[in-house]
Amino acid sequence: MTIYDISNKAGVSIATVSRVLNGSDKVRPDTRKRVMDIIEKYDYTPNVFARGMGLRSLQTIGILCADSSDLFLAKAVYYIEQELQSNGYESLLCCTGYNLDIKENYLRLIVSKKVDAIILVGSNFIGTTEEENQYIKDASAQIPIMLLNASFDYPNVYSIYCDDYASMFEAATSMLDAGIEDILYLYNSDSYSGKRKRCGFQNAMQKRGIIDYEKRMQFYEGSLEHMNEIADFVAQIASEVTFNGIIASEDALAIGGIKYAQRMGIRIPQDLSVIGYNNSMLTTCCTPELSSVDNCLKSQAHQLVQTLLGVLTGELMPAKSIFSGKLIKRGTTQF
Amino acid sequence: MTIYDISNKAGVSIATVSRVLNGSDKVRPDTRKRVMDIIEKYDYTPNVFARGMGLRSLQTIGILCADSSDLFLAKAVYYIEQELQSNGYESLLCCTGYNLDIKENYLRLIVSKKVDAIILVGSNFIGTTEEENQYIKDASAQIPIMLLNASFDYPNVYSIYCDDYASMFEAATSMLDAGIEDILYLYNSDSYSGKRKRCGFQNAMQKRGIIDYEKRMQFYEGSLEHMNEIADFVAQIASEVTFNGIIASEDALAIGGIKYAQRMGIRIPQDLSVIGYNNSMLTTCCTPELSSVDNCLKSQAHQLVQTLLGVLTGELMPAKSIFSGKLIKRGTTQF
DNA sequence: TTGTATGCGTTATCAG
DNA sequence: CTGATAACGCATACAA
Repeated sequence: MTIYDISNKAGVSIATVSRVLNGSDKVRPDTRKRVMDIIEKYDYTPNVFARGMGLRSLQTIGILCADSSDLFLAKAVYYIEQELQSNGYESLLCCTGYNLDIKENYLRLIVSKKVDAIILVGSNFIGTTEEENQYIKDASAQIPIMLLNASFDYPNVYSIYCDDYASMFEAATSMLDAGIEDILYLYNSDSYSGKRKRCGFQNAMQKRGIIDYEKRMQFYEGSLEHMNEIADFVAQIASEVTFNGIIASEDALAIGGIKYAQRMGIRIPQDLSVIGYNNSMLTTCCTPELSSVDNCLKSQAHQLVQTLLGVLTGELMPAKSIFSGKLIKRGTTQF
Repeated sequence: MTIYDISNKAGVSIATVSRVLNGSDKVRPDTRKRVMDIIEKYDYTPNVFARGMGLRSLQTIGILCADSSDLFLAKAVYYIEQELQSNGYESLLCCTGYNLDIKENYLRLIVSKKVDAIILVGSNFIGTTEEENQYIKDASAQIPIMLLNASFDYPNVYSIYCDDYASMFEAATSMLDAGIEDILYLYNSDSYSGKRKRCGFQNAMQKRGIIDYEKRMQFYEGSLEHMNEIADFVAQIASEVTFNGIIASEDALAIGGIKYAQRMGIRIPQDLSVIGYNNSMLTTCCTPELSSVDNCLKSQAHQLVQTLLGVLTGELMPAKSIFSGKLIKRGTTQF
């Protein structure tokens, strides 16, 4: 079934069928109906490739994400996908893993697929050196690049993110205000976002005049799937430094801290306060429930897609959209 | 940059460039090199649409999944995506939600995108009536349909799943063997997979001569994101029936049970045994850790893609691949 | 081994 | 409002 078949059966030219297909208003209503009837009768759908050749677009957005099974990223992909769908776009998803070379390859690959734009989900796509980010610059010469939860200044690159610095600063400050000063900071990423969080924590400590906080900043490099292993990690730290508060860059790390406390019979929140990050489903998974920073992922996804739609229709859109995170207080804190 | 530009610069015809591009062996080595050099110099990539018109394939697989932020589905999508990537295929992902009409529309849509095959992730795509499954039959007339964690008998439909019936039967039986007979069965889905699990539980109870188990089978219809609400639900049940064991069709439901017990000061596993399902990251999230049925998702994904590759190359492949689940024993059980 | 010519199914630009 | 017809970029059967 091609557009020719339809045009024959309807007794019109292919041009008219094409107009009907694309909702042109320059078609007489009865002609339109006649064509539509044939189209529906034969359940005809235009060939995507041929259409792509004409339009040089398939209403498809490429989504790159390091690991779609990561709680945070999966949620982000989900929200984005939903927003795109409801705006008539489809998504081509690639899970790249965390290796830079592989990420570069995928980006190139997906650009060659003639997607209308590319969304990089998560801050791990942004490196620290010019060199590392060259691949993004290259791609942005072809099509718009959207960043979720990351920031990068460059033409045709749009950043949507949560101010992780401020959120973490606020979280740390509120803990300090409650008189808890020996805070263990757990993190597992040196991505853009990871650095910002850490910086927020450090500045909060410095501002309070605390100087020995560095020894309580610990990097965890294992998987976030097995929280017992995280608990082991925290237990080991506890044998070297003391702390009466934990702030983590990921909820899973905070859960590991809670598990450690439970093993040792340490009372939460009386003897140990804990704050996580992302406000994920893990927060309600433990007892007491985890206080956590909500980085309003859903709003970010919405804003991202709105910005993208604007960019694609040629509007002038903000290069950066910054949201404020918010500490959601639950049972692991008493302030 | 088109194939014409390359052919000009290389001083050959487009046919030769095309042959080089597609790895034909009927090209003289020096000609090939000359063309390749030009291609690389200008970083030329063939237009996917034009290529698709000729080849009627884009080496792309459509993946449909109800909700990519669901722990189980996200993991499944991730594994599948990885397997496909490493075999040179790309994935077009659609999150459909759980509404039947919408799922039908997406399936039709993605078929029209000329993907090489479609993977339906999760058992919620299979309904109970002929009517409900008609859309799958229709699609299978066009391209192969792969089912992950579901089963459907029809030509050109391939099912890969875990024997949930047997797994649940085993889980229930091992709890019964430990003398725990008042078992609360929590479930949240009536999908194919959900029914099979329930059936396994019921048969285990019947085989043991227990007759009043129906009143302890409870359907939870809320979100699995908020485990405190699940705990509320369990608390309400507890006010009506007694139980000293919980078996859940999802880890999250089991976690809700654990949370309920912790609120009430009920000891786990001494006074209450708990078994979850999926062996997800949630199992290590609580204290004690959750015993759970592992349905070997990774192996399923691998087998699915292998089967698919076979189908696409015209090999005769098994219509069903059935894995056996396995109870992973952790702290919430003492048998 | 290489080149020519045609088809693929649309969209879009012109005339009418 | 409608209809020819020219792109669009590539693959391939057929010729050379």
